Amino acid sequence: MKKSGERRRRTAPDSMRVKAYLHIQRKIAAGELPAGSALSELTLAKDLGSSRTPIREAIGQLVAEGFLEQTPNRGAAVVQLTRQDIVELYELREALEVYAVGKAARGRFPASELERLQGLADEILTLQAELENSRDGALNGRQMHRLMTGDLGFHALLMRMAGNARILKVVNETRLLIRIFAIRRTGHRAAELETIHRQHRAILQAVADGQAERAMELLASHIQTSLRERLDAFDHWDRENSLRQTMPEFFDLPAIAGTP
Amino acid sequence: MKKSGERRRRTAPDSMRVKAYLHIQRKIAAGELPAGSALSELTLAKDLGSSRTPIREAIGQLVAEGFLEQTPNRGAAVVQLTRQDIVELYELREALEVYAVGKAARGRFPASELERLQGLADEILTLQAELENSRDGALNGRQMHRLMTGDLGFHALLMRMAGNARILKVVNETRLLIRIFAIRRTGHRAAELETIHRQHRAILQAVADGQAERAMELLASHIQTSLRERLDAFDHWDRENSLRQTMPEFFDLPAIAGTP
DNA sequence: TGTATTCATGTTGTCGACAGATTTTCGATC
DNA sequence: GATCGAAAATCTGTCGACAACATGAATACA
Repeated sequence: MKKSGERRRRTAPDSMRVKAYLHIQRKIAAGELPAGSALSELTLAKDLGSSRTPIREAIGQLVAEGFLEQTPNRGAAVVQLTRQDIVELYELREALEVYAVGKAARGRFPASELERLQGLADEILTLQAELENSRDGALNGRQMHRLMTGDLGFHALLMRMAGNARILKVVNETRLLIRIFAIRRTGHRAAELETIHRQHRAILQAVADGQAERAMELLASHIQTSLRERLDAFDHWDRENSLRQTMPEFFDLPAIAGTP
Repeated sequence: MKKSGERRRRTAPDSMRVKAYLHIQRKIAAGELPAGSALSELTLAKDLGSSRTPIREAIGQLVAEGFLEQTPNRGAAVVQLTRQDIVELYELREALEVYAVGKAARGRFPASELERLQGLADEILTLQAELENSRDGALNGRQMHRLMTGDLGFHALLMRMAGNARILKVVNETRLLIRIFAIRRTGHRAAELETIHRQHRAILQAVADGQAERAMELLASHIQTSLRERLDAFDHWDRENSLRQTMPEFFDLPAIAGTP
């Protein structure tokens, strides 16, 4: 029996390419690489203590998955979603998730699955309670993360119950793109959380009862609600931002009276 | 004014990576690289007169798009779709195309679009007539290609009318995967062509009349029909093939009587 | 002063080379 | 003759290097 390597491949020792992939993805998710910014292969390589080769391969993968855009001879940059992109991503989600929930509702599965769904839905209820009891009306970082996990987990489990790995994969990638790049939703109000929880519970009930049509309608309007909120946030940010670009003096300088 | 390079980038001179990508894709589509076969980076590199680097990048892209599978330290191989894969791919198509045709039917577009749709649908009718007049009941290569183009074009145009580039992209990739890897449908009978044409015409009519619900139902059952045919072909091929694997002497040797 | 040109700098695309892992070959052993 | 094991051959993952290209600075010119 060997001394080292007693455990057989508990963790495959992460090739350099995988490390690079995760490194870049994390930087994007953390906002260190803002949308539209160009990435330098050399910098990333030095950053990770590797050569450019694995960085290039990781970039290639991220391009294929839609996180980066590449122009020949000019390198890769973090994608910047337009309003149209957001609409298209939500439509893609709607088409796939609605189909999947219909299939799930027509299927059979152990009660434990439904209990897990309920647990994920109720996590949001817990957050709502915490939000109402806190002094400032905003979620802190940890709570925000729990919200993401709960919401994403609910939908992901629903997708898994439809038993189609490919649909699951596309939906996951789509949700990830939206989450990372669509304007960061900041102020989640208690009322919004309550709405989310209520909708999740209704969908769950319909699935449990095998009411496929109803589950599909509910999920469709749930997603459309989410799209509307996202677009509102985008429009606010967009209006403010284009103002900032055309007349920055209104923002970075102390207010001055008097314009012709 | 420079002598060379008068025309500004009429054709971007195809980087080595792009050449490699097309090269491999063509080999797969042509059947030179059958499903399950492993590909050698070095061979492909020598084949194209390049180094391994651009080959590797092309392979990475094809893996991301689902044409190849990769195992660490063991290289890439052409994917081999299972029965389950085919079902999942068709479900993905159904979810997206049905959604898209609903959206298209609710939209407005110039009459020219509808005429193009009709042209594509009628191309299949023409093929049916040719098939009925020919002696052997099969389409030749050229006709097969026209069938593919007509069918694929019809669906692609329908998708484009929904105005969602992302859905269009996913559907196209999905259809391509099915077309290349699912068992090659061979004998298209005249009756099948007639069915396809009839279904296409009905869908077209519903879209033209703005009957979204009806268009969605028609397209859904059209796709399900196609799935059933594809699965039948798969099962035939599969049964025969697994027999060939377990007892090859039944196939490659002249028939011999007498088994214990 | 404004515009065109040249040059300096940094980047990408591609190459050949090498170390580690994997598969194959080929004996050696039972 | 079959099985096991070690060496050979092959392949992947990664590296450093270099040319073609692109961008911006410095310079010449009107």
